[in-house]
Amino acid sequence: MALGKDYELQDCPIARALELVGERWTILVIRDCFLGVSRFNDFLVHLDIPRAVLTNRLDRLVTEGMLERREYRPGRNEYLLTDRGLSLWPILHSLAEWGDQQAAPPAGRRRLFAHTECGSDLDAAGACPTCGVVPDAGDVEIRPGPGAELALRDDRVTRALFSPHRILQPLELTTERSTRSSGSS
Amino acid sequence: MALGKDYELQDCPIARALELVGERWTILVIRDCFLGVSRFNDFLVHLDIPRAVLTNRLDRLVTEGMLERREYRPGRNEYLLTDRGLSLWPILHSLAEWGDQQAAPPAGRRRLFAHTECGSDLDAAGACPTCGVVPDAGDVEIRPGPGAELALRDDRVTRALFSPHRILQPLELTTERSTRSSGSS
DNA sequence: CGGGACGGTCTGTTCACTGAACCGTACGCC
DNA sequence: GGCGTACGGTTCAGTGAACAGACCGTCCCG
Repeated sequence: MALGKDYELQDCPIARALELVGERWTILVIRDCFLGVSRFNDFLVHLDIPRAVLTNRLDRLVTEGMLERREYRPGRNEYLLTDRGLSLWPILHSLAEWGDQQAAPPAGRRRLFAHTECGSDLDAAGACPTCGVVPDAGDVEIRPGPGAELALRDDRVTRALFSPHRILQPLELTTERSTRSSGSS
Repeated sequence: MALGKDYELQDCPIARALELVGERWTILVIRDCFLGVSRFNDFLVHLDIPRAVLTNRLDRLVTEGMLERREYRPGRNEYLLTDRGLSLWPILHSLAEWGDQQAAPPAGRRRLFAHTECGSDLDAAGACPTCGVVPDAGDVEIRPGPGAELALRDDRVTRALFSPHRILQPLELTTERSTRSSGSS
């Protein structure tokens, strides 16, 4: 549906995958989920995505079983990756790897991924060079890379994402919100 | 451009990758290239893609350096993967792997991939279980899988793709064209 | 020289994305 | 309890891309 009737006729696992995650914005929403974004407004701020499209993508991801919608407070939902959503990690990883390989930012990567248990940076294959295993997404930590200072965005979600934290760990933005009183218009 | 202005602001390798290959149809065009499709009309028949869109995607892939346009006869172009295009293989593989894992056709896979040198079927990681290596795309062979008979499509390109051949090897459709005289409207 | 395949371009219609306004609920504060 | 604001959506007009199908020039084949 999302990608037009033709995809349904492409009897191919790639086409089936694209049916589910090939729509515009979908992959970036999932990427944000892995980074720890979970609330409607945080996606909105971080992605600059039209509200209607975000609503649509979140709904679809929930019905497809990639995300779970959870009311953490009456009327306020958060969206968390399910096991099915987590299984998308290799796809995101291969995309990220290719993107870096083909068009790495001049100042170096803005985010690095490290194995939580031992602290080593992951290699290109997503494996931990020290432990020799490919850690689960839950055991991966995000850290600012050499290019972090040159980040293009400066919203509160982006800032929060640059402080070291585990993948999948919902961002704690409340602390920052209280310190915000100083600056900003 | 292709995916909207916002992607440019997503300082992330995934967004950069999607800028180049995230547009609708693009991945499927590249998939067909890997399978051996190389001519305008063959893409058209196999993908059921609007002509204008195909023209657009091929042009874009050529200018991005993923494909090389070669005139194999005056006025007739063929499109071949460049090294840069070949480097997309891990992305396609992760997509295919996920698609099969999540929604495998009931009768089994329609296409299998085997290592040309030893003949073994590749495992989920794309590695050859016999040789213990991950073969280059050029050393991978396509064969019909158990679900091949239930293929949804029945154009001449689809049929050609089900006869064993190497990946990247341009399809030889001329032979079939001569045998076609029997059936079809 | 005529017919068909091929590789495109052009055109009108439909559909999805976009941006902005609007709305109801829940909390924080007094 | 009343008021303001943040949040999470929905609604709606405007725009651009995708779609289906007609059209067109070139080359090959008989």
